[in-house]
Amino acid sequence: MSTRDRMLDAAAHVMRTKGLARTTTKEIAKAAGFSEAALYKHFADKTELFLSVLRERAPSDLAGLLAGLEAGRGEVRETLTEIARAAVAFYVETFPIAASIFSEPALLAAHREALKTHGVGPATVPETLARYLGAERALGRLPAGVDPGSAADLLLGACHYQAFLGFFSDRPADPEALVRTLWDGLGRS
Amino acid sequence: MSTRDRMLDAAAHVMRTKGLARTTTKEIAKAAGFSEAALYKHFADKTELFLSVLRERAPSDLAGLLAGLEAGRGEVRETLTEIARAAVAFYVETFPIAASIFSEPALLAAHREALKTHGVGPATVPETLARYLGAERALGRLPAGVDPGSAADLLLGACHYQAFLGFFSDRPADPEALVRTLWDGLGRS
DNA sequence: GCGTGGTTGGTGAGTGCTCACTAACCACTA
DNA sequence: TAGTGGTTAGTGAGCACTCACCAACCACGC
Repeated sequence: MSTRDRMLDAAAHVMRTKGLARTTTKEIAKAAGFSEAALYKHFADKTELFLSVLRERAPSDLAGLLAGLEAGRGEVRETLTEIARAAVAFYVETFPIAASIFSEPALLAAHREALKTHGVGPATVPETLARYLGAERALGRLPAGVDPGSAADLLLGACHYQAFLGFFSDRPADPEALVRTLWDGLGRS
Repeated sequence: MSTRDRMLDAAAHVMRTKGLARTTTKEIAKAAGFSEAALYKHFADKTELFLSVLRERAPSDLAGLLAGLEAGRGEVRETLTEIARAAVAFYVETFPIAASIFSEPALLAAHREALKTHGVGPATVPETLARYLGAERALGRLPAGVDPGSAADLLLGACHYQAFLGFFSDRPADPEALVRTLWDGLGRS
């Protein structure tokens, strides 16, 4: 593994375990097994290092799962349950880092800019799910009136929310119940 | 307004505009119109100041709106739309501060502890909504099979999610579509 | 085959700056 | 006159980042 890769891994590890505020160049260097000065042979400054971590060390399990969906295969409701389970796990894992970017508006702006030029970002996840739901609707396996975008946001948003709340309270996530409720709807009285 | 109040207002303002990482005692003091040392006449340390802001300056519009809900009044669906609109606005406003707490695990732990002893926290919001939905169900205005907890998480989670995504992309929130989709459900094909 | 000089990637020891926090002091009021 | 609430002018610690230096490798003329 290259020095650069070891530095990225170390930085990602420190960010996850110590929080962004405690992620100093000293800590990263120690975790990577190099001197602080060595960091600057591979990255212009700390911001470039952070942005590289965000770009190159983002877990892509959820995006991969969603990209592999194929309309018409299996039961839609089963698929949604599987997605919800994966989404909760994904958001629990990524939330601390994603959230802590908000403590540094300059970093947030730089990250937004970087995402825009690469054409990816957090919003691609619900878009991929919406595309799948649209395809299932076209096959007649979802009602014609359903809005795929809202449905994707409802499901992923609830998973995101339950992951978020899990950090403040001991409330357990319940992906199965979410899918059941979304499936049945509130308006059947 | 007391000095203490002015300090809390100033701290909340700096936190919102500059981000938690740039919220220094110097900035807060400047914004409040006092010397840095004056802060320490009213707060033991910076953490106590932050926790006081989180406790005493949390916008309570959403919690207030939810607490004022009365089952049986108006149309349930209309009420939910109103809630969704308020929730999006609320989360857009509060998300940056709530999120940036994750960059300081020590602060997060202290906040969790403080919330626990006061018996409130982010989780009380969906709980209040769930209680309202449960009451409507008891009145027969929602189907008997619906799970109020999941429904509350779906709606508020989607609002939270759309607010979150709004910080990364220019995707507009659409509370009305969320309520429509949640109301109709996905399983009516 | 072997000195020579350039490049790459590393080090330890700093630099100046900003941070949270404090000591000493002072004005006002009960 | 004692207490409250403010000030100025610091303090040591920790921060991102830089400096001078060095070891290993590599192409190349002789």
